[in-house]
Amino acid sequence: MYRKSGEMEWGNMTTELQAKSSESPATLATSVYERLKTDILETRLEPGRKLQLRFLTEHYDAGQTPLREALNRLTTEDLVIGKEQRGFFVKPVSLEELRELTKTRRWVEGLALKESMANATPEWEEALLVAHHRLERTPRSLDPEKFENNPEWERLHRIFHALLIGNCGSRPLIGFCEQLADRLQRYRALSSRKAFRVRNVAQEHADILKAVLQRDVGEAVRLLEHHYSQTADFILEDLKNAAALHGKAAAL
Amino acid sequence: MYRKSGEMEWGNMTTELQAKSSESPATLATSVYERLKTDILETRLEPGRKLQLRFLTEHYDAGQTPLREALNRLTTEDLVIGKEQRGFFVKPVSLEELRELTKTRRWVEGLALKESMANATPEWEEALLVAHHRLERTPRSLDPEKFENNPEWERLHRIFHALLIGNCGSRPLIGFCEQLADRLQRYRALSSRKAFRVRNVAQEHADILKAVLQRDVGEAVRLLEHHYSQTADFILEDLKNAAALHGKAAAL
DNA sequence: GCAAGGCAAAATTTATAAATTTTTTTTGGA
DNA sequence: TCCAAAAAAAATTTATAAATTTTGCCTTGC
Repeated sequence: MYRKSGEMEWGNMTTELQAKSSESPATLATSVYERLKTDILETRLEPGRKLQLRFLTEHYDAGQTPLREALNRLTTEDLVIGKEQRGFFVKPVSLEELRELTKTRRWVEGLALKESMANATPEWEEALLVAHHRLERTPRSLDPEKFENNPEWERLHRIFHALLIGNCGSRPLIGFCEQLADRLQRYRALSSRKAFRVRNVAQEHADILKAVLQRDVGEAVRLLEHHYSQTADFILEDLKNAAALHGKAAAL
Repeated sequence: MYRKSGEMEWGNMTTELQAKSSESPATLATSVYERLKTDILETRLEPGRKLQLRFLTEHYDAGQTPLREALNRLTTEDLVIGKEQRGFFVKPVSLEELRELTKTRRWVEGLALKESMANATPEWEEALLVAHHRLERTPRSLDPEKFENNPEWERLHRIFHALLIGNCGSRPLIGFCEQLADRLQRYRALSSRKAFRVRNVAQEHADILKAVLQRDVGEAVRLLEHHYSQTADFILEDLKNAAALHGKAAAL
């Protein structure tokens, strides 16, 4: 992995994630990599779109070399598809991939949560409690009337989930879970019914926390897996509708 | 992921792996990537070594851009460490990482094997049988007297293990397992007692196959996990000895 | 006299610009 | 309408330039 100059060691999750966003990267390639990645994850660069260097150099204000490096990194993460001699494309989405990613996430995060709980320490449990508290008191939508995505909620949501599995004792596994989270984030962004109003996500989080603090491994894992299934089901429903409305059935 | 022009779809594993090696890649960057990767995995480029562009351009006969792209891909796979503004290094090894990778591989491949068996089909079981047969009749060492690594055995060994988990129905999970296998291969290459003469690896493979064909999930998973533990224990022992002999204790 | 700090030169990494190769599109003819 | 050749566009690679880090030497202070 790339290491920026002053990056800190494995420690306080909150601090680490906060630092990442504020810290200005040392090289253009890394800066472009991060901007490209968020643009892809938030589907400002829509799935399947061709990423022409000409367009990218203008839009990201960088030369070909740093862009090429960024694209090559994203290629290994399967967010960008590089076809030899014919350029780069944003990885297309598909119902099939959504199902596969969700299934995998359930398996792997279930495993990771089980191990996290096996290694439970007071510090970890307290960090989880705090993360949940912060998430709980942050509004899901910026506008109480109609849904408007709140980036702060998204950030805290991710931290909470990362913390759940972050005590499992395997950095490779944590990295894999992060990658799955990235790849799934695109589908959430795509879903128009982003608020999930009919569903009480907050309650699900609270239930998971409760089971973890009660050291009930079976229940915690069951709830977490159910949480991901629910999310995927709502998105699946949404995407199918969207596809039907816009006649994009073939694309999915 | 990168896709070469005529790459085939998910299908016959043996054919796929064979094709990969024979097919000439379309771009220099990909060619360099593959050569660099094997040189790192077989520790011809030793852990911790600085990868200077000057050296690399001469040794791999390519310009800076394709090399830089290759290094950036390897960086995402955690086989190369890129320090901003100060170059690239082969990822160092450590007993700690070996333990972490092994632990993770046991968890994840155990999971994947369970799912593979849940999806068992006659075709899959027959492919497994054939892969094991081929592995069994290939000598571990090219020289019957003293150990000399047989690349064909290595290839067939990898195919057998890949096939075990290859029916799990999750391409992301399979990819993650491949990455773990890559990162562990370096440790096996480093171990001087490569032959594992005191241990009957062939018998372990046969036992795993038997349990799989008998549809005994618990036993198969147990044997596979044990197999990886054994391997790691031998390598750990070896590396500790090597470290003690050469006074490299600090490096590990 | 020796160590610490700082300045300047050298080496190295990073980025831009230009050249080359490959693919795609267009055009003209059968 | 289909095929082939030429032109255009785009991707890949090399070459050149800029920025950063490292190294060595010199000065300064103890």
